[in-house]
Amino acid sequence: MFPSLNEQMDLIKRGVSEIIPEDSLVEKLEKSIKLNKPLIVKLGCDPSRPDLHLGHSVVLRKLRHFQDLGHEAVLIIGDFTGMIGDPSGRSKTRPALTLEETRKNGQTYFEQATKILSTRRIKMLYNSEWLSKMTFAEVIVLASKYTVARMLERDDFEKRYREGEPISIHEFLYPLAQAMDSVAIKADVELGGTDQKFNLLVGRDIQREFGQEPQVAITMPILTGIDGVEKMSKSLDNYIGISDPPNEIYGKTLSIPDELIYDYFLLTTDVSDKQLSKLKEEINTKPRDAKRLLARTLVKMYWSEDAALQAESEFDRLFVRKELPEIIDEYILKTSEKEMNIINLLYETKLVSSKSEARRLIEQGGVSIDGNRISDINENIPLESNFVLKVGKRKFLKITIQKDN
RNA sequence: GGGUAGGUAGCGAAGUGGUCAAACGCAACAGACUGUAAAUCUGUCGGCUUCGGCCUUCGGAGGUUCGAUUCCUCCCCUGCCCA
Repeated sequence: MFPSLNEQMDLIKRGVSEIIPEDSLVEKLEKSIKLNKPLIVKLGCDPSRPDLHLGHSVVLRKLRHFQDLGHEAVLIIGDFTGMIGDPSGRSKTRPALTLEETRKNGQTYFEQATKILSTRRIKMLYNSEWLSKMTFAEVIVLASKYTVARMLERDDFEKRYREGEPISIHEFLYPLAQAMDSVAIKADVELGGTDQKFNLLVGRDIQREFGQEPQVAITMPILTGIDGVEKMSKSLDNYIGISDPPNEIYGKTLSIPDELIYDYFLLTTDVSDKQLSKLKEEINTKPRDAKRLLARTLVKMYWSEDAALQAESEFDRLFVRKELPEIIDEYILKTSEKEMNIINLLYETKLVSSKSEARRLIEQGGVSIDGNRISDINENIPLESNFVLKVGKRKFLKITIQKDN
């Protein structure tokens, strides 16, 4: 049994950017209730970057909502396009992958996605299954259904074209390939970020060409990264990974600008609408507390309540009280020497990638031993007893001496 | 196929024979400050160094020159215009 239409629409509409077209979604839901048949809700996944972050979670969570309402989630792993890669050579974000790699990444993707998605009512498919079987003639027929002018309607194509940036022909084929995925699974709904709007709409057109009822396109807002400027992405290194350790999730969350707190609550957590309006108030009056709550909430979602509390006390210890972390990695230094030059020590323990970097860090006051800053690059460190080496704000290493004579 | 403009450090972008490891901006890193790993400010930002310097880099391969990121030849890649 499915929840009522209104109940479904309330949950579906939470946080969304656009539903195109909304009345068509209503019709599909009504039909689904009447026939007691779940909708097929599609989400395309890029297997070239299998590390999921909160940005991905926005759409995945929406897919989860559909699952919770009784509908069927279909994850399409874009292994086919992943194997082709991007021959233009400029885009390092789409390296050509082997079949094995895409399978492995697909598996990793699935493991991470199911931290958010339910493992019931879910299907994962590789699009090479149908795309690799298409003949060149079929591809040409498919390509004939769309025009260059319409392709150039897409924002990023238009922009690149206008600015003299190269666009390879195969990039025009991607939206069509993605549309074929919708045809293959007879999608009722396709989810994506607002940047996917164009592709989702192409899906509608192509489904229609194949005599299917067009899918409803639902777009979610793009989550801004922790820098508060760009969209969250791995390559910009402004992301919070859903597999990040608790301390990372906590610390990164606290570093977001205050203006983002509300959006993060809305798009990446389950707090109720009632709580949301209360939070809006708190964000203005006590942003610090609201943000700490957000950070705990996120750690709790991906780890546990305990982990959240621990991450918070660890954070306070390290950055508020500037004490040592509870757990420090250990490095066993086997040596017969009595002392060691600080630069060599940093280099040997791999806390720095070059000796020049070590020199720089020391000169800038970023290196300390047991809380005492090292300011001389020629300083020799006595190797009599164990000590804690600190580099920068966040790198700690416990050095344990082991005499090997 | 013809014409034309380009390819410089992680990215963007200056430099057009020596004073170039290469301006500037972004990112990154360190320090100060802070509720914060934010913002802001200061500094650093190829490698090695006995701190004097030394070594490897400016699409690729050759060449001219005492000396080339800068000049020449060929090749590869990209944009635009014409066909």
